[in-house]
Amino acid sequence: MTDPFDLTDDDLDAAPGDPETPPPEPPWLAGLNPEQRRAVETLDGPVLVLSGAGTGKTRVLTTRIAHILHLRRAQPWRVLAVTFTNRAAREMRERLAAMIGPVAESVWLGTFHALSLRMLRRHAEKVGLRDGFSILDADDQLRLLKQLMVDANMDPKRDPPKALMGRIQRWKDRGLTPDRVPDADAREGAARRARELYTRYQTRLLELNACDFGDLLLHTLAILQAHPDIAAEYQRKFDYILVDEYQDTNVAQYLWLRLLAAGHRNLCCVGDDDQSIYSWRGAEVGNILRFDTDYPGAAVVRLERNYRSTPTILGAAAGLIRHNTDRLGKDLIAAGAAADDPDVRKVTVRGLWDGEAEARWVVEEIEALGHEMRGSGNGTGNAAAGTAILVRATFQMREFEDRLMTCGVPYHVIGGPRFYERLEIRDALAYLRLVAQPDDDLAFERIVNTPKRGLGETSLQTLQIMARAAGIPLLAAARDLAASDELKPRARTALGAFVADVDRWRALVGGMPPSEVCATILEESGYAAMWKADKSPEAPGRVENLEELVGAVAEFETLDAFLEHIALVMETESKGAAAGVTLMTLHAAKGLEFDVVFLPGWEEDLFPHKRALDEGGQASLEEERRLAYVGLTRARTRAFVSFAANRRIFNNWQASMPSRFVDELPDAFVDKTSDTGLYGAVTAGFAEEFGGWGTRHPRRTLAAGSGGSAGRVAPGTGTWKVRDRSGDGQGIRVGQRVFHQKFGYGTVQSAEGGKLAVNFEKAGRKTVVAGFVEPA
DNA sequence: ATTACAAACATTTTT
DNA sequence: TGTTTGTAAT
Repeated sequence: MTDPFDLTDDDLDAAPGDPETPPPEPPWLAGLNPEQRRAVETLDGPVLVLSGAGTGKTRVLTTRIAHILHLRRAQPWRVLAVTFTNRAAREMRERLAAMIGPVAESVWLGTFHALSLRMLRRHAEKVGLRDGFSILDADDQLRLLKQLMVDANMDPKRDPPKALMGRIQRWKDRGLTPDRVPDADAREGAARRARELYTRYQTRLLELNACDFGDLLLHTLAILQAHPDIAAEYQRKFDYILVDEYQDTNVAQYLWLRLLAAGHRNLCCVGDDDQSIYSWRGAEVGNILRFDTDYPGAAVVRLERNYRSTPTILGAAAGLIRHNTDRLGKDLIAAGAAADDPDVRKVTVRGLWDGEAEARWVVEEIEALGHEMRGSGNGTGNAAAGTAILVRATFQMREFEDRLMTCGVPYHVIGGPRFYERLEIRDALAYLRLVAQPDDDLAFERIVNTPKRGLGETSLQTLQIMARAAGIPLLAAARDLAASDELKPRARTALGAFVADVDRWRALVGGMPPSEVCATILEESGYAAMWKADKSPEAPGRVENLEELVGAVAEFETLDAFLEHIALVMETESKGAAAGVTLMTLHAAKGLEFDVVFLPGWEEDLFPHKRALDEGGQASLEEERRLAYVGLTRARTRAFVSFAANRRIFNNWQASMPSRFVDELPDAFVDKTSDTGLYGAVTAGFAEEFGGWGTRHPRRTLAAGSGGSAGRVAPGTGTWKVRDRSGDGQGIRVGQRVFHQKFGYGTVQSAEGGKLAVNFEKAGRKTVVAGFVEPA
């Protein structure tokens, strides 16, 4: 297979094809609506396509590329199309190939990271990396950082490595090398220490001839900035640049694009500010918000015709997202069913007693819909699945899994630990890496004593000191050490044998297919045997995974090719469509669509998540709201929102209030009182039995018009029935004995913001909403 | 060097 | 509640 990214044999300065005879209008333009057509046909200069959910974003991107090529405005290899995920890149390439055939292979199409890596491989020496540098994954990064912390005598209690790593990554997201981190960002103690550590970290990476994900962009950026000749070369190479999911770009990516587009400014960015949900990973919504300031004269195209969802779903979503202030402002128009279509159902909103009841209800609804549940992929990559349950946090998944399993409803979970992140796979990969790259110290450390070879702390310490003193890789040091008599005989023999093994395996590379090399290593190292002998319940699965790994290696010609691939693509290609209900986080659902979507857990403190609010305030609230918006707009025909009054989190019960987002859904599009009357009955039951929702969020007041008359269902408005407990459990004092329906009798320990901490006699200490208890 | 137990902690995670 | 992480004991 030819490498579509290989620059080396391209003619960087090839002239664009001559536009002699414009071919007849191709069929693909005909199917576009006027806005899409404008987005496709506005070829020159900067273009921003604001593409709302379900408005045909990918279609516009692929058609635009096809159009450019069709008009001979550029050769395929002079078009650069950037995505965030491998999935998006794959989908785009497939759809492009369907339009224009195999020539689609030549387009420079890939993720920011994959494309950066191609450039970086060519110019690695400019940033101090040598040929064949390796790419660390999250696990390696953290282990490296921890080592550096130990060296620097830092206390992991005071500075959690993960937090420090996070800071470093955020700096990298902003395109900041250690020397460029502003003092203002490193004033406070932890930040100052993080910056120092950042410097050491980068130094150590170069020593290891390695870089992390962030570096792929950062180094490339540094090269383009420091070497105008190289920058100019790429600026001339690409005639047209297209970017997907522009709202998710971070500063480094923004600068990367700006540099590459600096010449002709033929930059087309597609995105939706309302779907920006990754700011916590460094994404800057600001990039899309100020596109036309950055690129004066930019054409802005709004795609607002939604081909996915019903008018009610869109209406509900629009009502919600209207509460955000920092928006470019788009309104989705349903292109499908009319608003008065009797088949169009409102969004169902349902309150339930607890998480378990919620799960039960959701699965009942799924069964009642009797929906023909198809898998999550339909071949074209445009995911069209049956039903999905979208949760805010992964811990919510369990309850649904339990219930689905009990009811025998087929389901699958998306997300969770990925194949290449599993322990046994990472270990196996470390073997392969060490064989392919003798100076990969991190790989060496990982597996010297896995399986156990009797090489402990002390032996390895000796080895580390020796390697560092001599400035050589650990494997080389191990070879020397095994030949000396510094170690105890037992350790020396073990180390010698290990080095000999690695040498022997390396000799195999090239002589036999990489999958056989892999299998041999796993056998001879005793690693496979280690898991086969393991009696723990997960061991058989691990053995299977190892076999699967050997199968995955078989897809590649060389070991290096395989290792390079997995460094960038941390997932195995999904094999066929998984059946049944899809269970995943809201974040994972972006870009997908389903006939029916369930959105459970719409409760204050869970969604919007308390921690997000604590950390990021108003901006985070808006991001949470966008997440809710993304969730709703995944649905084609039906959406179900639910919340529970009580939720067990980490073994203790938390009383919870409906999310403010529930109130923000416009009544006109929402069924808070279902037509069977069930919903109303349950609410009434709640009110009756448990004192109603009692207190709303302390910082919120009831919807206008019902504030003074809580306790009454305003006719036709669907307002929640609320019983006024004369304000936030007034009259309940600390030390008072109270009664709670679920927990029984207890004593109030503290009261704050309408919530009480109560020490229950049977149930222990819980936090409950004041409205749920009564004086005993 | 390895095992065992307790203590801490638990949003989201495209590459 | 389940997992992961660190320490203590063998």
